[in-house]
Amino acid sequence: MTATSIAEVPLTRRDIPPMIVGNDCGECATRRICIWSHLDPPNHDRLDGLGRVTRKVHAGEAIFRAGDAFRNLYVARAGSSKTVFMREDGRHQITGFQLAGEFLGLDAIASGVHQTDAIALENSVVCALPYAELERLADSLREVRDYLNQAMSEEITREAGLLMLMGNLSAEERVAAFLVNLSDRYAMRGYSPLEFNLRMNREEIGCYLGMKLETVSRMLARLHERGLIDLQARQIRIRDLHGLRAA
Amino acid sequence: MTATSIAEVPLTRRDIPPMIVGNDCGECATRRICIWSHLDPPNHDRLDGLGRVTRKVHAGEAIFRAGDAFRNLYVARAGSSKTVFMREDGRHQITGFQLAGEFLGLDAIASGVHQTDAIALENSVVCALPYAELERLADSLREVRDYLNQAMSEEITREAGLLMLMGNLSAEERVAAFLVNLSDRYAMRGYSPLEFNLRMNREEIGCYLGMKLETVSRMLARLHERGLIDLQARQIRIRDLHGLRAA
DNA sequence: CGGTTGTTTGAATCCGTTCAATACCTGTGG
DNA sequence: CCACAGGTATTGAACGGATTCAAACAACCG
Repeated sequence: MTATSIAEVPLTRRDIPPMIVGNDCGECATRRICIWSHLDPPNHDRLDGLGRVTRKVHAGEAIFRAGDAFRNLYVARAGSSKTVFMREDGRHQITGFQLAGEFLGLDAIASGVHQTDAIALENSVVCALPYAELERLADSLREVRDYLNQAMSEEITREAGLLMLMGNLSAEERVAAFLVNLSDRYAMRGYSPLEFNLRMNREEIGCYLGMKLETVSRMLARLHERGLIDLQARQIRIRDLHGLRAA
Repeated sequence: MTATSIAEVPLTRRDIPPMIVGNDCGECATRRICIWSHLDPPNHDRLDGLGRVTRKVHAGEAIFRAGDAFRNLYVARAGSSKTVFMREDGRHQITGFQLAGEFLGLDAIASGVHQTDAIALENSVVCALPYAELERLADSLREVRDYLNQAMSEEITREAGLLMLMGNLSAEERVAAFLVNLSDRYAMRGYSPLEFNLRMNREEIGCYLGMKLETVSRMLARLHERGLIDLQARQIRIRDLHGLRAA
């Protein structure tokens, strides 16, 4: 079977059945990258036993909103989402895009209140892990503790990298770095690192990278002129990953 | 006694005695904001019992460097430091300035290797907490777990705020936000929120805020012209904190 | 289809950078 | 105590990269 992938075949509205298939982690498509795989098999049921709920979210819908009480950590199961940080004056910043297996809501642990909106970019499925119960599980399972600590620490490093990008790179370099990052993450999930569909529009990319949508468009065009990528609309084909990495 | 403060009176080389006074947390100037205060008194000795080491660092010296094996989490005790994220090509980004009571090195937990350089801005004292032992303490003390989780989660939110700033605010707004942030943090430590010394030079501020040192200088001048601040060199006096907050 | 949303491209403008010159502190030694 | 040196800060003028405004075009959905 060819790599028909979640990345390439977006869920459409009718693809999400009313009853989510397999609430069992052993059957989840993300099990290889999810916390599940970091537990010894004997402990797998304990995660399943958690009051875990699978939720489907349609494109544009919120998984949670800034100001919501923090009850669950979420793990993306299928689809993708964005995390948006808001200001009273309406200006906003996308702080990340999440793919399958990645956490949502880690920033809410400190205050007990979500600091960001998490919005599905396409029809998606998320796994809601009740934090109170997860903590109780962490009390007795060091692996769970370690996994959570790692996830948070990684998030800190990820954002530091983004700051670097915002503070130092030109618009063209940022867009290149963005594509390389997506490529790496798709590769890690077994999808093609050279050909994929962007799940977000130009404005969202711009909001993430700190530039205007027109600039994103121009920089993509420039990368194309330089022979590094092909693109039509949201379909990206990387012609020279090495060159793209080099900025 | 007037508020003679660490913030206002920088340590000079000879102010740091060869033997650090009071390795005991109960006497540390930062105990009100340090992890120490989050433990029940009966557990205070357990933190003291940790193989904790106090280290003095002179201005410009590194507390740790990117690439160093991660052994300790550090808490600033006196003085201040910067955290620098490097690229192979030499470009670098300051991701944060740390004041007394704040953690250093949280980003290293995930990989076991420090991702940043931490450099003292002035002669400083840090508390090195061996992470392995801290984890063991966390195994048995939920408060320690919670405190660490909180610290990491806060760091994630802090960086998200910085991303917001970099992606959306003008140079003038960023400098204003920077001053307000320092003001708030000094206030939290019992120092004057309206008058303080910058511990970093213009270039470091610029590196942190994603702009050039000349721009920092110009924006400070502009804030002065607008009657929001007075400044001579690194001495800042906030004339209108409200106005400054409004951008 | 038609309407809506998203994308590309162009020209003028603006903010921040760059380059360069001057002024300023701080500590050191005469 | 003053003068001097080195790093640090300010200020100006020219430049350039990204934004803004505007218009045309493409893709998508019901």
